[in-house]
Amino acid sequence: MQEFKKPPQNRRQRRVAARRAEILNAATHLFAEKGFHRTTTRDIATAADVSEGTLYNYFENKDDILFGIMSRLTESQDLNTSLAHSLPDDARGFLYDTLIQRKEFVDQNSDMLQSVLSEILVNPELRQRYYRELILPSIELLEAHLQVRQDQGQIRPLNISMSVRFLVALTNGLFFLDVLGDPLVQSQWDELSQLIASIFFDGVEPRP
Amino acid sequence: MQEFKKPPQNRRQRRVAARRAEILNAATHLFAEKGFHRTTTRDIATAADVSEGTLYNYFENKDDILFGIMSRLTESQDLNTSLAHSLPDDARGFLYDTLIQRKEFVDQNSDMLQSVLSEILVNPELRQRYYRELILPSIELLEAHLQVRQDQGQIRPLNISMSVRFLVALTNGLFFLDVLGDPLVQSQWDELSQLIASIFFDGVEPRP
Amino acid sequence: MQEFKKPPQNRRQRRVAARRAEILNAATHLFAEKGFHRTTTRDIATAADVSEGTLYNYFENKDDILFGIMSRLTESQDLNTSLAHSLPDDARGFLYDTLIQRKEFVDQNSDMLQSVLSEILVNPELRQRYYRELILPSIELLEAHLQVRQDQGQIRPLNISMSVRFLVALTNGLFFLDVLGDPLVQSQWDELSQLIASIFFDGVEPRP
Amino acid sequence: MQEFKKPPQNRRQRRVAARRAEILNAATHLFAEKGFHRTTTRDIATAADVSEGTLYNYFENKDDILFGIMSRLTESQDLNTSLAHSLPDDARGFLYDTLIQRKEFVDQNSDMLQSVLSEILVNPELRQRYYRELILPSIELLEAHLQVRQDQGQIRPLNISMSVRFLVALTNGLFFLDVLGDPLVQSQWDELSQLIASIFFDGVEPRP
DNA sequence: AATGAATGAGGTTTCATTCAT
DNA sequence: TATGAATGAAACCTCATTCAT
Repeated sequence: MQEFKKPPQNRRQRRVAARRAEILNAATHLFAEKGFHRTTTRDIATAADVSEGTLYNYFENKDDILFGIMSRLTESQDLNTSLAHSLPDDARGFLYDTLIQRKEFVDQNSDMLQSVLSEILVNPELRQRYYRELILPSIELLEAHLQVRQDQGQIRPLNISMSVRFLVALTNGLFFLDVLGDPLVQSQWDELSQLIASIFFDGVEPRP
Repeated sequence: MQEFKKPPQNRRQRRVAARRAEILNAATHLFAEKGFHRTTTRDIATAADVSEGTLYNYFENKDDILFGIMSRLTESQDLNTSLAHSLPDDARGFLYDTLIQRKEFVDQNSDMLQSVLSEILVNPELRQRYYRELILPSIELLEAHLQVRQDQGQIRPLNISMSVRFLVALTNGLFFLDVLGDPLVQSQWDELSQLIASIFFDGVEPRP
Repeated sequence: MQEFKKPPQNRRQRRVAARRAEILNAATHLFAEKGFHRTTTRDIATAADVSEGTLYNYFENKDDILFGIMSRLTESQDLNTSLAHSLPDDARGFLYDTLIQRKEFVDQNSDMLQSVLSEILVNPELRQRYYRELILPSIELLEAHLQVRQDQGQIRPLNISMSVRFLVALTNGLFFLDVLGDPLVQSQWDELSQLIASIFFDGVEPRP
Repeated sequence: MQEFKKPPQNRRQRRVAARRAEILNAATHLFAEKGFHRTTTRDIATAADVSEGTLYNYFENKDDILFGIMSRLTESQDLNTSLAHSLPDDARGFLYDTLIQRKEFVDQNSDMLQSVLSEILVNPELRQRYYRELILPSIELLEAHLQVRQDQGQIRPLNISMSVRFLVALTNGLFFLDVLGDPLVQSQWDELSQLIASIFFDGVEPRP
C-alpha cells in the first residue's frame, strides 16, 4: 500500500491543509469585499463553516490570517515567474507577454491582492514582507531579463534599474486604476498592453 | 488699502476653521502612521489637543474626518492644477514638468494620500469620491493637454485616453513604490523623471 | 404712575415668565412624544428657540424642567378644583360632572401628564410630589364632597375613603387606557361617563 | 416511566434558559427600582453576575431586555387567565375573585409591571405590544364572562364593552395608586375589593 | 441676559481571544 | 480536534453642564 508523500503527506495533514485553505479562501473574499478591519473573526468562521475557536487552531490570530494570504500570493507568484522562463526572442513580444501575464496573475489573485494591499499601506511589517517577497523578486527578474536584452542590443543604453521601476510602477498603477473602477482599464487591457509596448519601445514622438 | 476678505470672514469663523484644520492635521498624521482603523478618536483628540467630544462638534463621525482629509486633497490638487496652466512649449519638457510637479504634490500631501489610499481599497464610497474628484480630473486635464500636443504634431497618432492611463498609472505606481520604501524611487526621482520622459518620447529601442 | 403688581410685575419679570413658559411648553411636548430621557437639552433649546446655555438661566438642570412641568400641572389642577365649587344638588349629576370635568382637565393637560407620569414610576422624588400635590388633594376634595352627600342621605353608608379610591383609581385608569390608545375610551367618553355614573349609583344588578 | 419533555430539552438548552432568566431577573429589579434609562448595562451585568459582553449573547440590545421582560409578563398572564376557568356561580363572587386574582398577579409581577409601565408611556412599540398582548386579552376575557352573566340575567342590560373598560380601568388605576404609595390601597385591598364588588353590583344609592 | 463651543464622564455595543466541555 | 459561550477591554459616540465672550 502506497501513499503520496509530497506536499500533503497523510490523511490528517491533508485535512489540515484543506481546512487552512478553506479558512484562507473565506477570509480572502471577505477582506477584499469589506476590508480587513471590518471583517470579524465571526464572519470568517461562518463563511468557512467552522467555529470561531477553530480558527485559532489554524492561525495564531487574525493578523496571521492576513499573513497567510500573503504567503499564498508569494507562492502564486513564484509559480508564475517559474513559468516565465520560456520567453520570446523579440523584446517587444517579451514586454507584451509580460504585461498579459501580469494581468492574468492579477486577475487570478485580485481578491488576495486587494485584501492585502490596503493593509500594506498602514502595516509596516506586512509592507516589508510584501516588498521583499513580491516586489523585489519581480524587480530582479525583470532586471535580469532587460539586461540580457540590452546586452543583445535590443534595447538602447539605459539605466536598467530605473527602467524596471518604470515597468513595475506601471503594472501596479494599472492594477490600482482597475480596482478604482476605471472603465477603460477594466475593459481594454489588451489594447492597452499593445499601446504600452508600443510606447515603451518606440516612444510617442513622431518618427521622421 | 484693501484686505482680502474671502476665506475666514470673522474671528469666530476663523477659529472654527482653525480648529477643523488642527483636527484634520492630527488625524492625517495618525492615519498615515497607523492606519484609519488603528487610530482611535481618543488618539486624534489627544493629538489635536481637544477633547473627544469636541471632535464631534466639527465632524459627524470618524468616517467624516477621513472625508475631510480627502476634501483637502481635492482642494490641494485643484490649486495644483490651476497653477499648471503655464506650460512649456516643447512636449518633452511638459512631461518632465508634469512628473516633477506630481512629485511635489505627492511629497506635500504624502500623509494625506497614504491615510486615504488604504481605505480607498476597501471603502466603496470613498473609492468613488477619490476616483471622481482626484483621478478623473487628472485624466481629463492630461487628455486635453495631450490632445493639443497631438494636434500640433508633437505626438504621433495614438489613442489619447489610453496614453493618459499609461501616465496616470505610472505616477500612481511610482507613489506606491515610494510608500513601499523602494530606495531607488525615493532617492532619485529626478533622474527617474528624465528617464521616463526619455522612454515616453523616444522609446527604448535603439534608433538606427 | 402706577404699575400692575400682581403676577407679572414689570416688563423684565414678564419677559422672564414668558421665556420660562416657552421652555416648559417645548419640553412638555417633547417629553410626551419621546420621553424624558430620549429628549436632549439640545432638543428642548431648539424647540424653544433659545440656546442650550439659556436653559440653565431659567432652570437648575434638566430634572428641574420636569419639576417645572409638574408645578404647572398642580396649578392647573388648583384652578380646576377651585371652579368645582358650584355643584349640582343631585349626587348623580355631581359624579357625572366630575367625570366630564376630569376628562377636560386630562385633555387639556394630556402632554404634561404623559411626560410626568412615565418618570413618576421610576423617580421617587417626583412620585412623592405627584402624590402629595395632585392625587392627595383630589382625594381630599372628593372625600369632603362624598361626606356631604352621605350626610344628606344621598349615599348609603359606605367607607368614604375607600369609595374615593375607587373613583380616583377609575379616572386614572381611564386616562391610562386613553394613552394606550384604546379606541372605545378615546371616542366615547361621554357615554362611558354616563355608564359609570349609572353603575356607581345603581349597580349592575337587575332591580326587582 | 415517563418524563416531561417540553420546556428545557437538554442540558445546554436548560443552561441557556437559566442564564436568560438570571439576566431578566436582574434587569427587572433594577428597572423597577431605578427605571430603564438610569440602569446601565453594567448594572445589569453585575447584578446578573455575568460580563457585559455576555448580555449581548442573550439579547440583541438593551431594549430587547425590556421586551424580554414584557414577554414574561404575557406568559405569566396567560398562565393566570388559564386558571380563571373555574368560576363561582354567583356573579358577585366572580367579581370579587377576579379582583383578588388580579391583585395576586400584580403582587407577583409588580417589579415587572413597574419596569415596563414607565417605558410604555413613551415607547410606542412597547405600548402597542402591551395593549395587544396584555390589555386586550384581559378585556376580551372579561367581555365573554360578563356576556354570560348578562345572558343569565345576573346583570341588567348594559353596554358590556364599556362595563369592561370600567373594570379594567379600575384595576389598572388601583395598581397605579399602589405604586404611588397610597397607604389605604396598599394595606386594605381585601376590604377594598369587597367594597368595589358591593358598589359595582348594588350601587351607592340607598335602596328604599 | 444670552450664547454655543468645549468638555469629559459615561453609555452601549463590538469583537478578538480563551478555555472548559 | 472542534466547539461556542464567556470574557472584558476598548471603541465610538452622546449629552448635560459650564463658562468665556
